[in-house]
Amino acid sequence: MLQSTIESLLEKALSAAGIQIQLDYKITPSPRKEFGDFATNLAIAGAKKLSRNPMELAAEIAEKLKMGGAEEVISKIEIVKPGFINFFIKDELTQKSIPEIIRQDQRWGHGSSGKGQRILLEYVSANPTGPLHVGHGRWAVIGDVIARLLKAAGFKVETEFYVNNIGNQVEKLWESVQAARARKPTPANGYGGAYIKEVKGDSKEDIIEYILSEQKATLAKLGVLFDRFFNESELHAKGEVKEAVSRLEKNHKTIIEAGAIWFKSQEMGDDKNRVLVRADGNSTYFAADLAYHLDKFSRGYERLINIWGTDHHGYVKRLKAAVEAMGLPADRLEIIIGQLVTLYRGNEPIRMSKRTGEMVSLAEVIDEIGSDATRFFFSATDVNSHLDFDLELAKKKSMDNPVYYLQYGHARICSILRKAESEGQGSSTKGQEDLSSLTEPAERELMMRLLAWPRSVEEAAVLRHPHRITEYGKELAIVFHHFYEKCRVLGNPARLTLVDASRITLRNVLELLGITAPESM
RNA sequence: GGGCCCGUAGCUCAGUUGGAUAGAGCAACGGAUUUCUAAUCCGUAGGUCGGAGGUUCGAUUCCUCUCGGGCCCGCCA
Repeated sequence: MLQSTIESLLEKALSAAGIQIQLDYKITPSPRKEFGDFATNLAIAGAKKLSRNPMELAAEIAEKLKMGGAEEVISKIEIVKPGFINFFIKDELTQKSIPEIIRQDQRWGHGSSGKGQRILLEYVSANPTGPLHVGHGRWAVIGDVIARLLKAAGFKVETEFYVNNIGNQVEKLWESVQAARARKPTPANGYGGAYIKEVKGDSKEDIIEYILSEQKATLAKLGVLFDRFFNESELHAKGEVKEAVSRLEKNHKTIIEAGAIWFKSQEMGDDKNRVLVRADGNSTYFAADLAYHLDKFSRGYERLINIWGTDHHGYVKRLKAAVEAMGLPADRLEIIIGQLVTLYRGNEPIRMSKRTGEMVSLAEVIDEIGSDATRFFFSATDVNSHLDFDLELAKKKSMDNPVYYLQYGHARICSILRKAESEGQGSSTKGQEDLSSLTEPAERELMMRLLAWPRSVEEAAVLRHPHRITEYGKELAIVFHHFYEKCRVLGNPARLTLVDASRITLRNVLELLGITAPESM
């Protein structure tokens, strides 16, 4: 909002200076308040390209900015050392922007850069052979928040869960269930978890259905709902697996060896070729996955995003290679790799073994610490980093726990607004109020943070980084609590408007994270 | 042996795609409550950004090497 104002001023100044070349520069919030509100590296970035001295270029740009009327909204423009240009925003511009937050309300922070493009986001896609584990929980939350982010950025998003409802592991599962019912030992390579005894159903289809419904129930506890569950069997039924293989054959990307059909992935950078159709005539998981992506592409999405666990990272290269070999636009396929979660109880890691079936299930975690805390902690770190998740910390209803820090901020705001309402001051001025009295540092700081919200959403969406939103939320809560200490709100209409704008922003933060925004705590 | 990811304060993590004196929270220490929710706030202390080179005006960020940790390398899915 403020940045785009500066950007257009800069563009005007550039053309006034007769600079036609496209320069790659940035406008960023200043790292320290002595450097103003925003800074640009334009002169440094442009100096080399224009073979000019950066300081001189900065001086010229600053001059053109002033001539171009920048001083209506900028109180000071300053050039510093290597060639940074620092901007000090006039309070009036900031103050005028706040009522817009209240007008936009639910829409505040939402943008249109996605232009309605269709995206298919596939995530979780756990095998229907057992309960979801905490790793699935992490992908589920990350996926759900990314879907919300992309929608907020103006994309049309559909979410999908791929169900491997046929194949070897289904046979193993069925054998394991039958063995358990007959009180016989778990078959070799079977499933030995305690849950096997609980599985209901009298056919393969029934037990898959049962386990899937348990998985869905767990996801629902987290508030994660999918637009579609896509069964692998459908690909076979529709002949798409054959279709995928024959596409590769047609493009001369296969060889036959030892009775099997192989994808020549080696010539596309893979360490070895991969089997598509086994010697016994059955297709592999890989072939079905190709068919699945063929199907996705045929549905006309602009972009396909998959979230996979790190245990599948090795398949990225070969899937992309195969997609390309089928003649499909591999550059539209994006795969996010999520690292695993290690559970802790205090300082003690909780050991888990799939083999012995000693697992803490996702459902147990959610039951123990609640959906809000689970969602927050799974959203709060870069999915590309391993996550140490401390159940004791997540359970604490105290300041140690950032979830409550944000929620408390919201509740505190609501309490103020309730009080104002009951005292007849009105909880909101619907953006009509004159905010020129808001000039104190704590007020300025809060306003600046509020106005940074749309950009945070946009960046989080582009980067597919939900943790950007939790970071923003923590920062906003900090400046709000700071403001609260410094500034008495009741009896001050301008501050009431600011508080209402804070309420909307904080609520939208929590909404994007899928976390409840309590009105009292 | 090969591939991908991670390594930042005692702990858990950010770091705006290469910018200015590297930031939060917790833990530690010291303060604040007749005032709109103290689930809060203020202050102090805490760092060779795993290590070594390189690229350039400038590197936590990019490249090479190296050390440590995680995950993977099936005609399983």
